Amino acid sequence: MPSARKYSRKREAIYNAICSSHSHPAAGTIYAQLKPEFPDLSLGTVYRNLSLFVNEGTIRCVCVVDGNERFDGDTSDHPHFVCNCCGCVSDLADDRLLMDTAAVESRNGITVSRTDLVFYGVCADCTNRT
Amino acid sequence: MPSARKYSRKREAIYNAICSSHSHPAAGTIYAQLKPEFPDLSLGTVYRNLSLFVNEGTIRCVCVVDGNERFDGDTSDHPHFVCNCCGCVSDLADDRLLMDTAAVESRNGITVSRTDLVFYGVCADCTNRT
DNA sequence: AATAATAATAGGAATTATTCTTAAAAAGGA
DNA sequence: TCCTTTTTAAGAATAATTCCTATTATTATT
Repeated sequence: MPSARKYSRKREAIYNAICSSHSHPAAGTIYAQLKPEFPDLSLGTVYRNLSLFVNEGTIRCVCVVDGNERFDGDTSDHPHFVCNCCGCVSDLADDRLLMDTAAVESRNGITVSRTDLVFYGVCADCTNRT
Repeated sequence: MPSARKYSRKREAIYNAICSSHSHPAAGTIYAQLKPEFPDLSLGTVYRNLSLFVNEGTIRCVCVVDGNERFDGDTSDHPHFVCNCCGCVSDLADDRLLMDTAAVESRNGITVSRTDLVFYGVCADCTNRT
């Protein structure tokens, strides 16, 4: 936790859960994961801390079409892939997909604070499994 | 309506509402827009027809972070821009942002059926208004 | 035009994700 | 330890969306 606040163990656990995961968990998933260790954890606390982290820029959120927000401890600009088959959300380590944001801004007369590139399709595992 | 079904006037109106709009309306927006003309229109009907169109590939949906799905009558692969200030969702006509999907597939061992590129920031209007 | 079969609809209940409120508990500092 | 501030649980409230069922509209068939 790189922030000025050090505070509660629950907040720390929520942060660690996101950063140690590569599955881009949703709020409910994090809640379910931490509940055994913190039986009095509430879903509200998870949501509150997640939006706190997002506002700080400590984590980022990824919007995928299945209707809920996913969270990512890797705040660098990188594309995501969503498998329509198993529903997994994964990072795409493909440098050729990184945008020249400054050029986009000047070409389109906008200011860009964030880029979301998401591919939908079928992942390698699901393709092989068929 | 390019589909095999021709059916109801409501369905047609929903389709036209999306295609004649450039604002990427949400389901509720379409409902509010058509309600005066069809006083007995129900929100369920709007949702049902929208997902029907999306499944057919007649329209597409765009996922933006304010928590609801937006719809777009332009099914071509093109990026979107969301203004954090006024909340508008607009198309970016910027050819240099189109992906070579086939290359992404082969480099990453995936099958891609759809690409979503969304920029978040401040639009030209909001920048000037300040 | 009448009829039958199919598809679409309204209305509302149910679900799911998320936010908000409030009083109580925990954290850190003096 | 005591005080102030922050965090929390619990659950109510909201919002977006889906699901269910009986009714109605549409098309195909006569």
